[in-house]
Amino acid sequence: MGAASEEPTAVDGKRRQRAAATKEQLLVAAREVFEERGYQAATVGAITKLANTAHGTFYLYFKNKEDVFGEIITEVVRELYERSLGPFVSLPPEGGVNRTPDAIRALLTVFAEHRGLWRALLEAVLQSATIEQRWLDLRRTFTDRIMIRLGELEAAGTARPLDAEVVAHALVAMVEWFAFAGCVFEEPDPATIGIDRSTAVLADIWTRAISL
Amino acid sequence: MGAASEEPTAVDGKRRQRAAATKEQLLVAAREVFEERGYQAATVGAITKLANTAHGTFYLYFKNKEDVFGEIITEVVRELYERSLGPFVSLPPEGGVNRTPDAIRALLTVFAEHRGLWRALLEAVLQSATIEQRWLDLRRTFTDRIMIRLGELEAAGTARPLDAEVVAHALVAMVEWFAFAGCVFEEPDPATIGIDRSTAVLADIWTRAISL
Amino acid sequence: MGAASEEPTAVDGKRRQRAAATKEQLLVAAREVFEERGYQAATVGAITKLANTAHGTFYLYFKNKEDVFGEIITEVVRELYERSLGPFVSLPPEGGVNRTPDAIRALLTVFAEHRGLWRALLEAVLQSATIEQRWLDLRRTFTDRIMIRLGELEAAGTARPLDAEVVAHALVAMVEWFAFAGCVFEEPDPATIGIDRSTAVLADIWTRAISL
Amino acid sequence: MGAASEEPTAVDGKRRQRAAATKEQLLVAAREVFEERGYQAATVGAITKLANTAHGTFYLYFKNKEDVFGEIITEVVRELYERSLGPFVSLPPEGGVNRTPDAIRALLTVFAEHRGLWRALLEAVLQSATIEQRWLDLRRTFTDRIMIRLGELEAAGTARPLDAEVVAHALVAMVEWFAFAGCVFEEPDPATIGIDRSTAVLADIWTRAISL
DNA sequence: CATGAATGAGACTTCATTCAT
DNA sequence: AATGAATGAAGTCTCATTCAT
Repeated sequence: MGAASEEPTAVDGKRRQRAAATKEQLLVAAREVFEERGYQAATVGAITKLANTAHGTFYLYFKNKEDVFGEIITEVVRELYERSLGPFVSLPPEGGVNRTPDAIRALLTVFAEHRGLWRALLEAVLQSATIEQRWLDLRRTFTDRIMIRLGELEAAGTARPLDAEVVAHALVAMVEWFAFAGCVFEEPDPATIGIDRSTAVLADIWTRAISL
Repeated sequence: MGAASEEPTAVDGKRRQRAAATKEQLLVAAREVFEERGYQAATVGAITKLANTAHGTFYLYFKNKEDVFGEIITEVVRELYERSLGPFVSLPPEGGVNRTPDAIRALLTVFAEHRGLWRALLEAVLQSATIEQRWLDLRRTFTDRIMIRLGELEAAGTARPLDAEVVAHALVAMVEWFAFAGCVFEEPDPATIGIDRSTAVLADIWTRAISL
Repeated sequence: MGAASEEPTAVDGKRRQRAAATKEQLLVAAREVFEERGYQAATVGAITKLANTAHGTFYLYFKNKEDVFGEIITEVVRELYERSLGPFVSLPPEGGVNRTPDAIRALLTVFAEHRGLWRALLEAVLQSATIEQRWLDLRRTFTDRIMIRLGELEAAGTARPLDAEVVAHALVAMVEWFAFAGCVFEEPDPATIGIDRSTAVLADIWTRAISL
Repeated sequence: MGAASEEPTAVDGKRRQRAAATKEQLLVAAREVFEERGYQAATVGAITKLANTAHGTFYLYFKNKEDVFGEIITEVVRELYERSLGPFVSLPPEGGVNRTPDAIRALLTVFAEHRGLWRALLEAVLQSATIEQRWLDLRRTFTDRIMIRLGELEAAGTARPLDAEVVAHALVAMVEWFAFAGCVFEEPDPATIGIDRSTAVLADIWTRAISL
């Protein structure tokens, strides 16, 4: 109506910043709440309280609990990918050195760094179809990439002929669930086993599974 | 001691039967409800409704939702054990034939027969400390037994020297999560893959993991 | 119909005995439960359990919780009357010795012997109109008798002219609530005060209240 | 620290007012419900219905039934203290005029003004340990103050040597229970007796109990 | 007489979500 | 952009009482 709406720059910039900051606060708080309480026990109230925000503010930035969790988990899985599988698959298949242990160690490390969050993830996946879908999509990044890799290795003569799809799923299942079980159920207790033994065994099985 | 002890037979027997029948109805209904809705979405109301019972009757036989679920899951895990691992570990370690595929196929079969229930189990384990404990105890039956088996095989010279504890957990993780993922997330879709390929791959990896 | 119903003696006698025994068991059990849990928290289930009786049996002898409690309380109040006020009022008013301390000590003693029950009584009176009525009727026995006594004393010239009705209620209120407060709230703590000091003070106030 | 701290005045004031008004509504409604139904029969549902509030709103302001009741009762007991004992004990002990009758009349008046509430209080005290504690604490204000007073009077030579602790409790018991019995059980019926006779008798006994 | 399985009403409490300011 | 008061649905569990054997 007035001239106000025509010059958005100055004020708008500040607003946008403030908004981003608020969202960030909420995100950080949410992460902490999910880590501590898990998915289903986490409440919007707890998040806004920790974020020093009004309850209603939450709904300015997220549709609901599902929604925040989706953002958080996307972020974490991205980290997981970038630190474990990513570096691994970017190498040429013929590489003389076996990088599997590195990838597995990295994965176990990332899991260990966010214990509570993985439990929450498991819960959330089972509680919300939306999150389940999102997670399965992210997860497929891993299995698909590994499937491709297995094909490459096979073609390069480094691996024996395999039922790539099933093998990929089986190996991912092994590593993933071993990691989950460790940080969610402490079974086997990671503190007792130590990352070295775990890495060694998992990488060994992995390698034997595909090698000639 | 009371006046009751005189004619316990006739009436008492009938009563006991009726009571057992009611409990069975509730158990069956509960199982169905858990299969359809999962753990957390299942309500006592839904169970009693399906069982054609008054709401209060439920509490005559179970302390709460946790409690029924505990009974159901114990039963299912027992079945799982008896049909898959049980027959396997009762054979002598030197047996010329590899029984691993049989055990794995049996396990995948039992999982497939109770799809919804496994999802509920996963949920319940994450939601209730009591059930988590119960499940971990039951699960330990498997890992422990396999650990022992690995020792036997090693001693018999059929397997190479292994970090039995970690290997057992890794292999169990692989098979278990492969099975879970199949029936909970249809990832990979069991219908597409087929039990034969799954069995073949899992048994193969398992065997290679331990053989000389 | 047959001849059976015509000779009720032998069998009937046994039945009656057994019935009486059962009722007694329930009564004893009820008393214990009320003492331990109070009125409202006491359940028929707890009573029958303690009485080693079927749940339904309770309803053969009592209409409901109110009903048993009525019987119990009548009994206790009778005891209270017989041991405290009764002996007191049966003496001639001119009696040279002041019997008030004896009556009060007796009353405090009876209260102390049934602690839990008095709390239950208070609860019950507030919870059930029937019991309230019953209790008020029993209680009136006390106040009425004292009112009469005050009249006698006045006539005998032992007491000054008094508003007998109100004085009786005031004195009863004092002793009664002092006793209740002691065993229900431990305020003042009977163990600390001791029955002698309590008796002395109450009897003293009582005596001064009516003496010339 | 959040973004909230900029314009706290205008909107905030209105909101606070509205909130206070809602709480007040609930408090008033609760009081009415407790007066009519007593403590245990009162339900949160009845309170919110009378307050024209959603059920959940109640829990925005009170933790539960116990909690509201605590607030109400604190308020009423404060009133009781300020109108009866307070003015009384603030006078110098030597005061030529006996103020006991005024204090007692005031107390009986306050009791009469909140009949239902006192019944509820009695119930609540017996039903909830928290309220019992709260009430005993408030009540101790009375007995302690009177104990001190008795000491002062004794020192001033206005009262005879006494077992102050027990006497205080006995006199408080008398007045308190007389008042309770009147408004809870109508025994004796206050309408019949009238406040003047009650006051006269209670004050008379009180005075005689302590005077030389 | 005694039994004990079955009933079902009812109160409590939590929280995601909305919306007026 | 932020606030925070208000909403109301939903599920849990207990127990007095009945009634068919």
